[in-house]
Amino acid sequence: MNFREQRAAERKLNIVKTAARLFSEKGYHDATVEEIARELKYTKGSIYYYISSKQDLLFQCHDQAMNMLLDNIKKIKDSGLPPEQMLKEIIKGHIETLVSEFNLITVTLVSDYELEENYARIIIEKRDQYEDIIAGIIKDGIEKGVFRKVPVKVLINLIMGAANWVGRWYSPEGPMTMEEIACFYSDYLVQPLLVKDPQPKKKLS
Amino acid sequence: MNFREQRAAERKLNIVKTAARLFSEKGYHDATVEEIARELKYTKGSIYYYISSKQDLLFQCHDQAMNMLLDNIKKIKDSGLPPEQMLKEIIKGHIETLVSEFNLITVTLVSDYELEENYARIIIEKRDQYEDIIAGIIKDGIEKGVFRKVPVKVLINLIMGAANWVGRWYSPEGPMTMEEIACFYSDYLVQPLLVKDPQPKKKLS
DNA sequence: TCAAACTTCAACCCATGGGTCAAATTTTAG
DNA sequence: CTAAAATTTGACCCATGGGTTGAAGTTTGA
Repeated sequence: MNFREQRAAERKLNIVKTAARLFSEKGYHDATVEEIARELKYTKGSIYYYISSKQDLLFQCHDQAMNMLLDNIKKIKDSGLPPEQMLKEIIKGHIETLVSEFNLITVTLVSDYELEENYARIIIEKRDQYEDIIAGIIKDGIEKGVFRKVPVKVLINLIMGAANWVGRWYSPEGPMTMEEIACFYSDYLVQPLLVKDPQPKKKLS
Repeated sequence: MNFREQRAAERKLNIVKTAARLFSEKGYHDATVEEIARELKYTKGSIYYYISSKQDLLFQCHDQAMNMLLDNIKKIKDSGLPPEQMLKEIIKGHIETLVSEFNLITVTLVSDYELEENYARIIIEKRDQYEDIIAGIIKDGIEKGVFRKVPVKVLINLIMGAANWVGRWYSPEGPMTMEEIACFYSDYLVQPLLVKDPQPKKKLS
């Protein structure tokens, strides 16, 4: 990638960032391309030099958001922690990413169904990948006897729902810090999964 | 209300129902008034004889949805059940209403921020009323010593997030029935609130 | 220095869709 | 039966906003 291409890529990144903010503030439809351009001191015409369509911008938001979440979860997956710690870290990380990348992730939650078929397929695949990793960890915990038996998919939906919702109400002015919230959530949501009386490790006969 | 007014009201109800379906399927923006009319064998022009604007339709959806949820929760509040049972019933009722009135409630979740200020105020007030009732029950449980001490508002958000999210993935074709899901959710979400070793009721001295 | 490549711009195009309205049609009540 | 009220219609209006384009301005590298 030469100098010019790099600069163009940088500018596109910037455009996506601004788009994310406006999409998350007003929704995909109510944020206009002209507005996004205006914020960056561009005109609508020149912004199309960097992007191919408004949908493209929306897709970039979704894609970046998913990539961040995936980066985070893969690190945890490879951490070697015990399952219950892993699951807690995932929930914490999810919420912390959600808050620190608020605009980006809010877009994905609020303008979910606005993504056109072709783009959506790519994102859904990444989301499935994310959820599969969680499923693997929970199943592992069940096999190891630290988690009780549960309907894994449903539980993942329960956890994801609770965590994603944070984006709807969180405010930095609230009485709890983001870390406190993330800890409360991860404790609260993992606790009922634990086997109360941890099975003594299977001994022979 | 005379005969004609009654019929007009009935028709409006019908229009709202159809609007809810289309709003929940395609989102507020992508469902057009013309489409809503067409579904009901009206023309766009004549539908405006019954409604004042598209926003009005969206508001009716929100309002009906909230009224159903409020009806449900008020019954539970007055049931005289112990707090942990009440909370479980609320979660179950919330999810069951969500599913049985899928379109109506999905609209409120997916086209939340589309409601204009004036309309939104009314809905937010009802939502606050709903959450206040839950807060009351949780606080009551804490006082009675059956619930541990928790940040009440945050917990309500956690629970509502999990429950509302059901609307994003539930399908009647799934492997669990709606009742099973509702029970799993209510057990899972209330359990970590319970004081493990229930305090023996305070005795004198 | 200068031509080629890159970037910006403003005017324009046009499909979409919410909302209006006057006239036509249907219903109702006396 | 008839006039007034209620209902329906479809043509129309028009603001909005995504996207295009060709020309003008700017940067780059030889």
